[in-house]
Amino acid sequence: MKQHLTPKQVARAIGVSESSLKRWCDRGLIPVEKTAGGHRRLPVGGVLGFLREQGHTVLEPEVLGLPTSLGKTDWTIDRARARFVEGLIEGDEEICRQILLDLYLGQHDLPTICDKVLASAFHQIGELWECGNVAVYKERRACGMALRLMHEMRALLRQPAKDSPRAIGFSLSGDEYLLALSMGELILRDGGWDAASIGHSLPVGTVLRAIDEIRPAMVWVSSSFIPNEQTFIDSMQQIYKRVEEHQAILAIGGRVLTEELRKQFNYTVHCDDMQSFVNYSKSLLRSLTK
Amino acid sequence: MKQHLTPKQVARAIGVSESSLKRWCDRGLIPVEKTAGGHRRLPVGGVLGFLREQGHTVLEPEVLGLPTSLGKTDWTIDRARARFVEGLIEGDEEICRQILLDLYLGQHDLPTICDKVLASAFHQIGELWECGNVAVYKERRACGMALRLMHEMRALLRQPAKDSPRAIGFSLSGDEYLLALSMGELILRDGGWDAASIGHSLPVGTVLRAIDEIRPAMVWVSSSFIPNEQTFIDSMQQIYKRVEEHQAILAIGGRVLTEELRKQFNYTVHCDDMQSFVNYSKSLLRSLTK
DNA sequence: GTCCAAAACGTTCAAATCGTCCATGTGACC
DNA sequence: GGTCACATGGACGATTTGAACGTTTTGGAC
Repeated sequence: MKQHLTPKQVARAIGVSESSLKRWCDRGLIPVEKTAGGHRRLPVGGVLGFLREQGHTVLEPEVLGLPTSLGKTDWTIDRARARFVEGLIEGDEEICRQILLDLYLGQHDLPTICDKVLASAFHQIGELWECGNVAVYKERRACGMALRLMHEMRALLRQPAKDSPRAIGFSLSGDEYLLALSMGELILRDGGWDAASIGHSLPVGTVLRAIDEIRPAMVWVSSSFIPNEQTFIDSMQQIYKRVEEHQAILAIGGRVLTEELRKQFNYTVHCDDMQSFVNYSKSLLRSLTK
Repeated sequence: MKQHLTPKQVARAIGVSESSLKRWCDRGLIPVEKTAGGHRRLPVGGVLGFLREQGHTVLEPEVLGLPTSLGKTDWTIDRARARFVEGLIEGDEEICRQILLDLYLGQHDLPTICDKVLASAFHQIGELWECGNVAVYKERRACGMALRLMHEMRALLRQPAKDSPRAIGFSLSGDEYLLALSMGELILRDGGWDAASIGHSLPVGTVLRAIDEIRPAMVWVSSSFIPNEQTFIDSMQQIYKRVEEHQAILAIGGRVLTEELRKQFNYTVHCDDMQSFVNYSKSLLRSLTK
């Protein structure tokens, strides 16, 4: 995989002159690294970020190592979700990848994509599945595909800066749902955190140990399934205590966390969806870096 | 720490050509020592200093992705695995990615990498984990990292041709181990199959349905954990029957499939490791495309 | 010690990139 | 319409890069 691109490649890919591209680099619009000889080298993630911020269209995506039929379609969120659901059910990974990238490079930001497309799509598939309209294997295959796509997106994003505050995320024992966990990671990394998921279905003991050893500024818990409420509440109380000892933040999210349930343990903040999660984490990031 | 590196190692580690690196050495940007025969030897500290001056983000020697001892110019698989295990346990994704890429771009093929590095690494980590030498979260984090890396490698491979024979893979109910399943998929796709994992921990009913609907030329089953032997045997018999009806192939693999257990159900072929899996699948592919 | 393959040497060369300058195009304002 | 500010893209010579080549060194096997 090409980690760095030359100005010529990028210029050709987005259809502008090298001169303009160099100016943009020098003005700080695109992150650049320089060789010892003074040549510019552009990290892929930074270029994509620039394209997204500026709303630039990609003429030759293959130069950047992206699917060739990129940016040809102008998706609305609703149409994108509908097509995405189809693609997921039919196992058409290519179209799903293209939709996500198109949306990301278009005007839509990641939390919107996660909430309105990904999460919503799986909500829909879940309903179809319950009615027996979708085979189990299709639902599972869709989960696998989505996870792969999240990982690919993650690889495309900018690497977290060295001084980014750390965040760790996990789900507790019995909760095998990987997708929400991955989404949180993706969102946080996109928002400037050095975020890492440390695993799903973790026993509480090892979570406490991880907090001690990694010393994150934020701990996020993704909850999609709770096998035993009391055990869950006990675990969360232990985690909150440990998080507080380290003067960190405990963020929680997931559909199963009803208001009633949340009353029974402590936490710093609860987020209904990725949008509110990113809103909170951004404000936190600002106060941390001040 | 007084180790020396060769120009080739450093060039590959930081992603520049050997020519450029030599020029920089000769210009005094990187401190060099010379052997009696005139070959350059670069002290690690000097290289790190150079990188820091150049504004490279790397600060730790490990990021160089280099062997820790001078002598062997090529990585033996064993050394790579040892370094890979360290990286996995410490959560250093960058170095793990680099090791895999180096091996893949080098002379080693995918099955070897899967067997001798990935699988072996997790075997080793499993042992350390049982002895209590590795925290649970580190083991889980390693699994997550490895899965991401497999997905990234998968994205690097060329897409299967339109006329490639199809193969589907899965694990049966209760078997949550994703890594082996992903490895199989990667290997098959690399070998020219249109392979897709349809999910882990699948109930047998949906597997039968998938076989009917997708009509693959091969079905492979990855087994890492069997909650109930009799249920497993029954499921496999059903699957074999269905596979045979479609005149397809049933390949099975996984540590838990002892000879004794295998006697109790039918299958086309059993593979001990990825190497034998790819050997078989290649011969099958040849006979299919003839 | 002898042999050998892989790696490193030094050199050369085409292509890419650098920084800079300048002509052109565009929109805002008078 | 005229003018100004600004962005764009092309052109220039100087410099850097990466790949090629044949030769020499290295490290390990015999």
